[in-house]
Amino acid sequence: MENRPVYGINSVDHALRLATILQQEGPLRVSEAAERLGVARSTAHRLLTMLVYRDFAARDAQRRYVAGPVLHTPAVPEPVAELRQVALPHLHDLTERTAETSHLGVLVADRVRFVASVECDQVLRVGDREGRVLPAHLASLGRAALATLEPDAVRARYGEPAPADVDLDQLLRDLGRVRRQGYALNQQLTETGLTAIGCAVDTGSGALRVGLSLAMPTARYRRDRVGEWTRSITATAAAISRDLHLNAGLAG
Amino acid sequence: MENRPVYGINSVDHALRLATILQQEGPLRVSEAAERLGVARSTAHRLLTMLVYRDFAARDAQRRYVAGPVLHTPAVPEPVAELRQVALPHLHDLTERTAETSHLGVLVADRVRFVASVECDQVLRVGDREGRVLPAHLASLGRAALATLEPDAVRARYGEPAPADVDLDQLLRDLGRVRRQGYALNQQLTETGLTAIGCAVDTGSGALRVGLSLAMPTARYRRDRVGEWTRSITATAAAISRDLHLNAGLAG
DNA sequence: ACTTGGTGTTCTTCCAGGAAGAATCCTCCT
DNA sequence: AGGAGGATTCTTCCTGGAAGAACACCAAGT
Repeated sequence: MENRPVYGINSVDHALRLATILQQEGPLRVSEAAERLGVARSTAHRLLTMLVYRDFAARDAQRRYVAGPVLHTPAVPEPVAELRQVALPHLHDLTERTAETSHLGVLVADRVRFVASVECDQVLRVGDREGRVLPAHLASLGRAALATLEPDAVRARYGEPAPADVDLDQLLRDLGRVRRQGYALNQQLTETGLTAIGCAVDTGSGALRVGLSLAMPTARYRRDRVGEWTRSITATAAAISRDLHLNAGLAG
Repeated sequence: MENRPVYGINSVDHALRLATILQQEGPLRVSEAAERLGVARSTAHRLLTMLVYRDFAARDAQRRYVAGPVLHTPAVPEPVAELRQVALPHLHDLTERTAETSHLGVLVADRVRFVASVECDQVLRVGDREGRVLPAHLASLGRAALATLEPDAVRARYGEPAPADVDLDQLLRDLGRVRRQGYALNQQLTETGLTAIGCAVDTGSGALRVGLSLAMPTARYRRDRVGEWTRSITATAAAISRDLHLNAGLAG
């Protein structure tokens, strides 16, 4: 292990050590954290609330502190700065044409991380989800990205046994349907009153599985508009894919 | 997202935001980090060196900062406090009987996290590795834990394409041999002059794949002692496994 | 119902540490 | 060799991080 930096920052050190203890050992109470770090209980409490605030910690059912979403989810498989840069203009166009919020997300293990969002202008709208991490099978763009994987790869991402709330056999059947119809639908799976329709984006990279979606209040969802929305999102996905390949060509 | 805590800690907030930017977006230079956070370059530099020190960041080949091991590796699948508590006395016994350092590790995706270590008393010895995270296929206890998985599960953990330094077909053949002979050997794969011999620990939990190992300077490795070491580590693994099941029985 | 002990949370105070800016060092390109 | 840009180190100052006190909450025991 490296030596401690000459101009180290104590408060940062406490926070990062605490985060690793949570990641490695599991639930911790405030007083235990204070003991482990050698700080006062009030200090430990402040550190823990900062970790919760920035998603490095969460509270379990017994209100103890556990590793949070940031520590549960590995980094994206490849840097997404270029993907964002290429995709954002297309998401702007998509949001303008459909008057609904659009999102882009990257599959990370069995979760999906939202890496770009464009909000629509309507007063009632789905907000920016950038930075959020959700179970992949619940989000439409997550389901769309999962559908690009072989069934065994999906099974392995969820592990064995899979989480209690996941029926893997049913999910795989659903993903088959997503592949056939070319889009995935999330009817209020992630949040009451929110509906999203998503499809996969071909990045040309086996490591980077990406989906995009239109999200809207369920009140604005119309069965007879699904065709139109599907055409819009798949055209956007194709445009992003084309520009990514163009960039790869120029860089190559 | 939650509101900022009333008694928030600014320096901690900067550090955690920086860590999430690295995890989400990829390589960043010091001056870019300063810009993103709205702090001076010297401040950004101090924050980044703290993140590197505690394994939340690393430097890439162009010396830019990227997400580090802590952010690449999800939390262990289950809290390991009990596993540690149960295992440590057995690791003490093993180290005493063999006069070599012993380790316990948990598989996390394609890596293995060292969660308990007992150092031997010899002047030349392998040090404590607790908290370290290594590619699973390089560590003997990682290979032993991988060998408890089905081949497709191994493939999926490494992803497609696998990292350039991993020959998955060869690794799967090696894991077959590990299963047959009951132990894995690491001949200086993780560090020059270090040899380790490991085996799996049956935790009774499909989610928690665990291995243990004896590690020694290569100078003390003896082919004719492998049988003795193998018996020692598998007896220790069986004892840990028995005590875990006993605890599960008492808790149930 | 009351008491006790332990833990979590909030608030205040003080001084040491975090932040910026300057200076220096390093690397890459011309 | 020189210049530009970025990284790193050092110093100074003032403000924010840390502790301690006080309070709140909860569970267990009587």
